[in-house]
Amino acid sequence: MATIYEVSKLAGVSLATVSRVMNKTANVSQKTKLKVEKAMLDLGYKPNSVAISLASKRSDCVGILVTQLDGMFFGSMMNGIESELTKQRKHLVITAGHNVEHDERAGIDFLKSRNCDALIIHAEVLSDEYLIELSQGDTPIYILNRHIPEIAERCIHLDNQYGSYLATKHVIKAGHTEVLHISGPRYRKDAQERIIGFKQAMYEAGLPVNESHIFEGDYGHSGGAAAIDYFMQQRLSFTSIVCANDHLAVGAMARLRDFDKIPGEQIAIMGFDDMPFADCTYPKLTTIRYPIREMGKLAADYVLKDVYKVQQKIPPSSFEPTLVIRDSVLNLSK
Amino acid sequence: MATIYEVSKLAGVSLATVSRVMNKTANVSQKTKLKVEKAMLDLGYKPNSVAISLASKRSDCVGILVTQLDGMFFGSMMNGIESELTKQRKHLVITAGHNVEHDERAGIDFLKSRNCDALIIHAEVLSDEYLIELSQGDTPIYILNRHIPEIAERCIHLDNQYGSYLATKHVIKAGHTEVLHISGPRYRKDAQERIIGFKQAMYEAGLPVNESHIFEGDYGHSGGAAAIDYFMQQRLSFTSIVCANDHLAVGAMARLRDFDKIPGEQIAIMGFDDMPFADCTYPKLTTIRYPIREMGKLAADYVLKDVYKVQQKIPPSSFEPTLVIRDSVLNLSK
DNA sequence: TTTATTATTGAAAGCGCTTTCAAGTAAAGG
DNA sequence: CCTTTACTTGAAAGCGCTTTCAATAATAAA
Repeated sequence: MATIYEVSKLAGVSLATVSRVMNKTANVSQKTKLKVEKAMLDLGYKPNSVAISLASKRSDCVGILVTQLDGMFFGSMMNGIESELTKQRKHLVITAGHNVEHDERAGIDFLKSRNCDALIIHAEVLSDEYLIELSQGDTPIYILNRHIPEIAERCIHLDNQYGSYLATKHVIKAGHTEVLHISGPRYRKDAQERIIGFKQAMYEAGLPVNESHIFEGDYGHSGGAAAIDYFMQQRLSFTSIVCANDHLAVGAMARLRDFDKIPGEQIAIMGFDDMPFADCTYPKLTTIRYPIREMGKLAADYVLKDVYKVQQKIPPSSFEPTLVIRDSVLNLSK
Repeated sequence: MATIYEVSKLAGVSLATVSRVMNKTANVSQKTKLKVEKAMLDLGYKPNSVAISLASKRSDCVGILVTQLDGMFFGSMMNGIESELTKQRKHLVITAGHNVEHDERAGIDFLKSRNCDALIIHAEVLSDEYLIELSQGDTPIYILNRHIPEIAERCIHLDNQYGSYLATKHVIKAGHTEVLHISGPRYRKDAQERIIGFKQAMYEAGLPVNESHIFEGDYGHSGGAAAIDYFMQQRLSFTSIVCANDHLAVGAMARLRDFDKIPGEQIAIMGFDDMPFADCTYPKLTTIRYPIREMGKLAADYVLKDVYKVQQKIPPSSFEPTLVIRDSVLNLSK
């Protein structure tokens, strides 16, 4: 790999000059500029971004911490971030936290040690305190899907509790009184919030909530299936299930059929997130739209504006969960 | 951020010694080792991996090029890679190629310029020639989901054509004679191969293949829906559809119902990939298992073994597409 | 005790680039 | 034609770490 040194030699100019034409950071005469550009071309020169990063203390990279690399939710989120950053030739380096404190910490340390210019963080288990402290460091951070009052201006989130409340209310309005909940892992904040929203709507309607009517799933298909197994084994009587995400809903619907219960007809199913597949299920999933892709985009826009000083027209976006009515919640009264 | 220099000062030793205790690269007396470790702790020292990378010419990072960051396929792939690399404290930096030559090239350039120790590449549009040349550079590359004879030892792939052949054959065996195909974007190699496999099985069974019986989709749900719209508009008579991936299949199934055609009963649907949701659809999707996660893992294992010299027990893995029979392809003869 | 080994250290030269700082040049003003 | 001002350049000092190389200290062998 050719270095800037060889370029400068071939072009007959100093390192500094080569650097200048690369970065357009100062005036260079047309003549020398052409010489340098020719030399770069002849050598097939590609700047070494590690060296750039070390010398300049920026990396044109923003670090992303997600829980895992697969799954629709994180896929959409990463996609949203990437789509914005790429436009401005910024890159992302991604680490996974796996719901494990050590990994989340290590991930952040790694990203910082790679000189990331900013961090976009989806942390599950890191404490508020840690994140608050982190926000005071010299790497700007933006937090997705979580609300920390002390650093609210760095948080892009959505009211999970209200979303879940909306979801549950919709089911109740449709005439259901025996409604169960499949939650996400309880150590996750969003899962907790969604449980609260569920309970809130139930209480408000004067409906009983028994802890055994809430099953703790894993936010995956298998969690939905496991929930149904559990509910059936408990011989619970129910006509509807509010699920904490669409994956759970899909898993539950499939398992329900194994018990000859037809989702959408005998059992109402409510999802959450409105993942891309939600309108392709059968029955089509009634759910709560969680615009995670847009939220990712917004985070990226903030970075672009705050860190890279790229003029961004940031829409006055406040994210609200909204109900998306499809076919999986039948109206009992009809 | 504390630097190694401050550590050395506080500990009263030289830079070299600090470096030695960090890397265990040479003997250091117990006494000085403790001094250094204490100094590091006191300062909250975190090594700067950019500097390490520049000085040592390795980064403990492997670069990944995928088409996009969302979608189950790439999610599974990245997850497979990550799960292996993380075990050995190696990191990944991911770029997206977006099916665009420029982006794929730029992605690879970026990864190389970041001193990635190896590259795992899922390239759509880059030419074989380019990849062959790339493989001769000093960054080892591994290629996923593609077979290039000249550098076969670097390719981890699976016989798409045979998979599609299997799929189509299964449908035919079930008694279907009017079978359509929804393909992926034709510029994609895997889509082409799957088309060929489809035709091969059809010819072999003496069944006619009309080009208008093949719809070029986008590998997404919407492609499946668009295909159905097209087929219906063409007033084609058909009892089965072989889809080039599961997303297309799901999209097609949903759209089919809009036309009051029941997938799995009136119309047989065959998927491809066996994505995690395939057993949660209704009807459950009969498909071809494409073990992309395992293939990602294998690529990571190769990197670990070849580049990082970590003893890996690499299973004698040859990846074969296999038929997964579920409920979406009814047997006409019964 | 002396010499031969071996284990511990530090000095210093990079890695490939950025970025002052100052010097050299050309253009402009009087 | 001589200053003054504005451009263009190059030299050199880092950025934070690794890695030779040589020197010193500790230990073993003779």
